[in-house]
Amino acid sequence: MSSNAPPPRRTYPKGRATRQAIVDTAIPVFARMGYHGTSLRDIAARAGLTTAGVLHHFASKEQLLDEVLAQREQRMLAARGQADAERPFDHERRSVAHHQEERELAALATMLSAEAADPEHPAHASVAERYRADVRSTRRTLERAQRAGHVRADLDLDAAARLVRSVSDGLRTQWLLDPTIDMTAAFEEFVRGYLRGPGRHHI
Amino acid sequence: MSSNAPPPRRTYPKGRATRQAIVDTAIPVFARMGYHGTSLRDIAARAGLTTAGVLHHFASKEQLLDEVLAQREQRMLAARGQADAERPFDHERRSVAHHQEERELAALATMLSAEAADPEHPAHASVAERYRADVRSTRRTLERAQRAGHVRADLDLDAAARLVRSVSDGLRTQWLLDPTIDMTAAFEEFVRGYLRGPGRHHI
DNA sequence: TGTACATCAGTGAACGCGCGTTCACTGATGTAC
DNA sequence: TGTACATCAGTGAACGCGCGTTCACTGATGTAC
Repeated sequence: MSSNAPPPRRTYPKGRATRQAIVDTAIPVFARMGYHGTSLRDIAARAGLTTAGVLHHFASKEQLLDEVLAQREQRMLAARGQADAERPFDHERRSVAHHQEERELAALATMLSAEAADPEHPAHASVAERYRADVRSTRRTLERAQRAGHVRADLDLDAAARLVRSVSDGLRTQWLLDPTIDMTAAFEEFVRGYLRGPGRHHI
Repeated sequence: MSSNAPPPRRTYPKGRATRQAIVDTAIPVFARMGYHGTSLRDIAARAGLTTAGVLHHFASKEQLLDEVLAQREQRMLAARGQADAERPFDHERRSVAHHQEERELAALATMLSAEAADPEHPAHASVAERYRADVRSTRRTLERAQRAGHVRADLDLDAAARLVRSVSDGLRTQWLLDPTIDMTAAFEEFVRGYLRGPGRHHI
């Protein structure tokens, strides 16, 4: 009972580099083909390996997906930084900007959100939980912003937190289908017209 | 040059019923597994046919997808009916309600919107065009509603039309991942807080 | 009212090919002495 | 500074299985006479 964790096997720099290359290669493939439509042979070939070479670094296709999604979230969190009740919209603004800069990560997020609606999907639980956590956190930010008078007083906070996320997801879907549309402008219109409300137009 | 169209082959009632059963069977499969992840053998088995039996009614997997998407759109258009500038939100309200009643069609729409972002996807062109048409039509409705004073005067119509669609798509994604959330309430909050603006609270 | 016949509806087997995963293996790499 | 050795990194072949599509076929169905 003292040490249940499997011993973290030794790795060499070459191995770590290959492992990361596999993840980077897999992102656009999962994004385009979905989990079910993606093949390890395709990823292996793009990364210059055999399928067995990929499976030396990841025990299964599912474990590779886990790592891909973990890294996607990590990069997203790093890019958008901390929420700030004094400037409550900058957080989401950075999120929208990040999606625009990293098209492949944006496509991955959209694809996996769609696929993970299936309860049998390997990422169902983690994606659903990520949404819950995200909406909770946005709600808290909006609540603090509301107390500080930066968003209107009659905002329904539960619905508003869901709407922020809906607008962000929905604009991303439209932009992926037609990259000429202006996500930033549409998001600003939402902030101006819905969140801030009439008056006080400087946050 | 007089008659290029292929002669529409004769069909029997039994054949037409089977053809429709294949479409009905295919909807949830495409919705869960995506186009790439779906197999004709799976659909055939669920419909009580062989793969060759399915291909007697549809020349290819891609042609089956075309019919599935055509029927999805047809049902959606029938359910939400005509837009009316006097009651400009009823149109979208019925759309949200329809998604809630027809979970499989909602999942299909979400999955295909995600997959079709790939320019190589067989439905890329048609899905992108459907979005353009939808946003154009929403914009026209909002414009008429604005002239009639039913939505606020300072609405950015281009952005607003995109936002309506974003909210609808985004709420659907969240609801598919967690069916306990209240899409209708969130949508009403959006109508109340964004589209209508302060004052006049009876449309 | 019956019959010949064109066509539909669907089967069963096969086509070449790709799937995720396992396994025994070979050379490279780093560490301990 | 050199060497033995454990382990990593990755290959090549094979496993059973599923893929979309083609093809020759059989009975059922409706139509024309």
